[in-house]
Amino acid sequence: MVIEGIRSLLQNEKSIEWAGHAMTAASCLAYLSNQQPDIILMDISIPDKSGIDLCKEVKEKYPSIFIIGLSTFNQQSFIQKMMDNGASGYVLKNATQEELMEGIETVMKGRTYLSIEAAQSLQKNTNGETPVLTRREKEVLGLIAGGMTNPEIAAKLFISVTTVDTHRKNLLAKFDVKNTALLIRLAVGMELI
Amino acid sequence: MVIEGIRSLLQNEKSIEWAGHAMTAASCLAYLSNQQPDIILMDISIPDKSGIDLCKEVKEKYPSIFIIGLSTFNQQSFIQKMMDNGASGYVLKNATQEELMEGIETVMKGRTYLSIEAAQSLQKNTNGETPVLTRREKEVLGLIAGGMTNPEIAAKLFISVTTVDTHRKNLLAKFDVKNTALLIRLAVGMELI
DNA sequence: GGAACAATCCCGGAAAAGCAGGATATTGAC
DNA sequence: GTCAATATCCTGCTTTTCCGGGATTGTTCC
Repeated sequence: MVIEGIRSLLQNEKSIEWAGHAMTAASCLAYLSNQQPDIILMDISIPDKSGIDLCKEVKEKYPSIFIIGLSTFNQQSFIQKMMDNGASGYVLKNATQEELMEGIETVMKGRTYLSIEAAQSLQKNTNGETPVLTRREKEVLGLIAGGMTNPEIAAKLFISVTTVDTHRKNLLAKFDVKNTALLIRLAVGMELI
Repeated sequence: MVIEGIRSLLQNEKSIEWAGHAMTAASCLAYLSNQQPDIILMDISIPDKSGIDLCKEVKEKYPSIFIIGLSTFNQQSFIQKMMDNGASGYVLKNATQEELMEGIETVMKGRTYLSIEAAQSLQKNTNGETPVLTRREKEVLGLIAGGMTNPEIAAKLFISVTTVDTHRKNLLAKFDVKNTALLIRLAVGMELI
């Protein structure tokens, strides 16, 4: 479905020739051993291996192929890893035709392209440095993420509910967020959980 | 402290010889250049690099060393990544002596060991089929993840606070969780956000 | 025409989280 | 020995979330 979506987006573009598609890393590599396209749009979540690894492998074997990462999610670590492994750009799956084309054109010129949202995410997470948490704070954070309430955490750690509340306040302050939902989302994003 | 805890757990076991410990990735690698133990118990959070990366590096240089991941938190992505990078097992820090020994013995036989909770977590996230959400529910979920409260969401979507509350209740029910923290964690895990 | 679902709305109450502003002991670094 | 950081505890208050019931309007599918 996603493949068809992209295909239909690109069908209107005369400058684009659709070389083919692969559903697995293995079939992708098999395809590449016969012919090499200019650009690969590569999903991060592939059945048989991570897109991040496949990206690296393809780049090692065929350095001239440009790779653009594709993902639904706007997550810094993935973007960063794809780029580290040789990707030339990153486009979110909800990108418009214009964005996708802009990405392809930019990358073909040898420059890197990050779709707006992805770039923002990268920016936010680079600026927004990972807060330094104490042992206890990490512990409490983990338990919050596990769905425990303050009274439950207090019971588990043999401390007072008010202490848990204090740790929680400090966590919110350190992450500069105002409720649990954002706290958990950021913490997961920063891979602290 | 954690190191001492493990050490004391293993001191009773005559079949175990404690080779040493390292506090940083660098000192670990330095140690390994002199002598190689059979098994490394490796924490995920190390000061100078992620345990996941260190795991990979050690496995590349010394494929015969078995690595067991150690972590306080019970999260699928870490477990998966450690295993992807060559770990033979995964034990939580709150494991009992029996679990730890079982893990070491299993791994020494060349098989993989996941501590009960870790295995459950992995299981849950594989089995735990992604709930089917309606348009509106996805929208509300996204806004919750953005840190908005019910009144704020209501204002943004031009609906009543009670309606937002209903959607929220349905989200909790569909994900089978009891609070926002777990909701967000699962939703991020299932890559719905 | 029903059945099933989605989306909207309501009440009332209990529990939890969040906010502001404290305080005290311990510990490790300088 | 002092200082900063950490971890612990507290009060009082407001807001939000969570829970248990509802109900009404559409739409869509058979």
